Amino acid sequence: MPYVMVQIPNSAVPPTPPPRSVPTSADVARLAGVSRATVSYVLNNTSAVRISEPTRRRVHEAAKELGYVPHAAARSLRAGHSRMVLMPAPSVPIGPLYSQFINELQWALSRLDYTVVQYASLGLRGDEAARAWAELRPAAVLVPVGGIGPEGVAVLKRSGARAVVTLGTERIEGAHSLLIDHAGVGRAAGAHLYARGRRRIGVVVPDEPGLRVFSKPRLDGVREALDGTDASVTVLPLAYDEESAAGLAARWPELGLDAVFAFNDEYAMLLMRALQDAGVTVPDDTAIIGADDLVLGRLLRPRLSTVHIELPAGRDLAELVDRAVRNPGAGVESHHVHEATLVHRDSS
Amino acid sequence: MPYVMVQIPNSAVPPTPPPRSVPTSADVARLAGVSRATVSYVLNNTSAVRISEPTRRRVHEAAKELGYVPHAAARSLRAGHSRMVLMPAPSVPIGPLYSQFINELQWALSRLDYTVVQYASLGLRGDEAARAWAELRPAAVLVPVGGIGPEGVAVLKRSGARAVVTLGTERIEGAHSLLIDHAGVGRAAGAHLYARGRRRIGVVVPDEPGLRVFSKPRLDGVREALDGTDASVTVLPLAYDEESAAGLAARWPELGLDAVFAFNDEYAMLLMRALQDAGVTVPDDTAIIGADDLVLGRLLRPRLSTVHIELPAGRDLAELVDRAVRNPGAGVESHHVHEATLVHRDSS
DNA sequence: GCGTTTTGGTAAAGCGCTTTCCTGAAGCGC
DNA sequence: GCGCTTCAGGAAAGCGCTTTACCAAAACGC
Repeated sequence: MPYVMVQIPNSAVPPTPPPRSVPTSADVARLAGVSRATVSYVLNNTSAVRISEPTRRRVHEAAKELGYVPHAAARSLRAGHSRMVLMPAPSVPIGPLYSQFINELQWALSRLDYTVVQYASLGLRGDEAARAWAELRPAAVLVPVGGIGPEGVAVLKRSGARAVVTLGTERIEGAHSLLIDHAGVGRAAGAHLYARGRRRIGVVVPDEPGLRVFSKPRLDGVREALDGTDASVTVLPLAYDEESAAGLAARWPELGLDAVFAFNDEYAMLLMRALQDAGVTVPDDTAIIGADDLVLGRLLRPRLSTVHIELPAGRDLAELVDRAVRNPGAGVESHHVHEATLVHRDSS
Repeated sequence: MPYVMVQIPNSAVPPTPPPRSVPTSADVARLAGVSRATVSYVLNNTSAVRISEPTRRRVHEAAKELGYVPHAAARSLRAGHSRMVLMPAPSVPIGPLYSQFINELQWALSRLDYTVVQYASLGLRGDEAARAWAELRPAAVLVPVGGIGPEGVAVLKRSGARAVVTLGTERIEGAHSLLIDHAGVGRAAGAHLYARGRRRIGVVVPDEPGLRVFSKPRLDGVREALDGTDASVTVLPLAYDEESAAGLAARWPELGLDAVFAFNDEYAMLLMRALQDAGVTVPDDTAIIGADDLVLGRLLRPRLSTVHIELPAGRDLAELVDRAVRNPGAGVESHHVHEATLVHRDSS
């Protein structure tokens, strides 16, 4: 670890700040000269009970003076439920599109008074991960694609989760599902390339195993679109680095492809550069199309054709979660995100 | 929200799966015919107490049959502390470099048996955010740059956090700090451009307020590097979209700059494209340098010069956290990440 | 046979909080 | 002055778990 360590001398920072223990509501009650019940009423301003103004003030002052902070675990233990929405964090960075979606969602959920917590359980398999999440007794769990199966959903439900929502390509038994049509992305790309007269079509598939949940359905979509036509599909595994791209570009003549769908715009950029460096002209020799409609696609020359994906608005998903939490008895909902739209620019 | 809703008929999925309540350790005890204490001993395999093999088996079987999942809140309430490390999630996506760092760190911490939780408290100011975090009673809090001040640290400590670690540009009183030398990034860039004979130097500063914590010190670093020389520094605010970049490029002649440091590689790419489209040649008319050393910089033509930043290894930081949690009385440590290194390519 | 250890458990307290049920005092109509 | 209601707040239970303190039976030394 390339850092310089600086140990602050103990004289500067007292090594043991007076180890007074964490103040509890009982401490606040004592200082304010009231009961713990009153403290709870005041700090939560419970409407069912009336507390006089002077008492309220005394409680607030005492709480501030002690620096009182309620204990979330104790509270939700007592309450029997939490307002926590758990989001298993994806182990692979999925890109700006997804990050922004997550952010918007978090905002919307916090408006509805939920606490959104991201919790990665790296390396746990199947319902082991679900069990780990269940220990936190979340009100709802929002699982990105591929993170859970029907048994996992059952584990969560049994441990009190009022809603499990999956974002992915397939419906999971027992969970609300938001179906993102990744196959549609591939279909749009495949159909477009075919319509442009291309017949020998390559599909770049990232080596990154964490991305397979996206790349597989996108590839399948291309196959679907070209099924029954005279076009061929060639799978092209690719790591996200220059060497790998250069290697692929070197093999290009023997592959004999006239078009390629590159999984997303970043891989498209990587491949396009390698092809251009190898003397392949885009789009004349080979057409290229990406996906996700990132800013960088418009910065390339030729401008990159891409498939634009409309993710659901965070607010709508937040409302779905809220609805499901309020009424867990109702049937499971399943929503299809509308199909991808093609953005034709200059690379295809 | 552009989706098609599909309500699964209630006959397919039973609307109310037998609303048996969440099984507790008491249920497991009852089924196994032992006491709750024994259940706890067995499931935690406490070494201090010996339980016979047949009893162990009965407990495990009962737990499995009931689908028992322990209740983390109850556990940590009783224990008086948690193994939770809280990481306030940045509200702005910070890019692949940082994501990867986070991931590595999470992995390393989970190896040490900590539960890493990311918790965004959007829109809370100053120690309000710290108070919200404190409610979760984490063992440690890992705050990215700018997210906390000394009062916030005090709140967390008072509520039982055994360690607060900040990742940022400045030391925060009472917290362990990992000092990332963003000013050094600016210094490296500024010094490089100066050494290349450039004198009228622009610095792109993202409009995004969430990025200010990075952009400000990087800008200051450039100023430092050029202080006392005959070079000038011009601040160039820029939003991350094409129009904004085109607008800036249009004003280029009147700005009269011969070099620009573009905050990071993505902004550099955006600006370089706009300049080239406006007829400015790189690096002859204007040199460009980015930062973060992303893959895309090598894909541009000319290849993008950049500043490479070595983030600390997740494992080392995890060990720092662990050390701090084990021994909270010890003095506060402060580490400097080694200075940034310049990667000279073709754009400068 | 008697005292002592060891083995394999159990009973119960208590972590910090909310909420249900009470109660004492004051106010009110007559 | 008497019964009633309202007001302001208290006592205590209990959420699910771990751990301390304790205990009965078996094994053992002599």
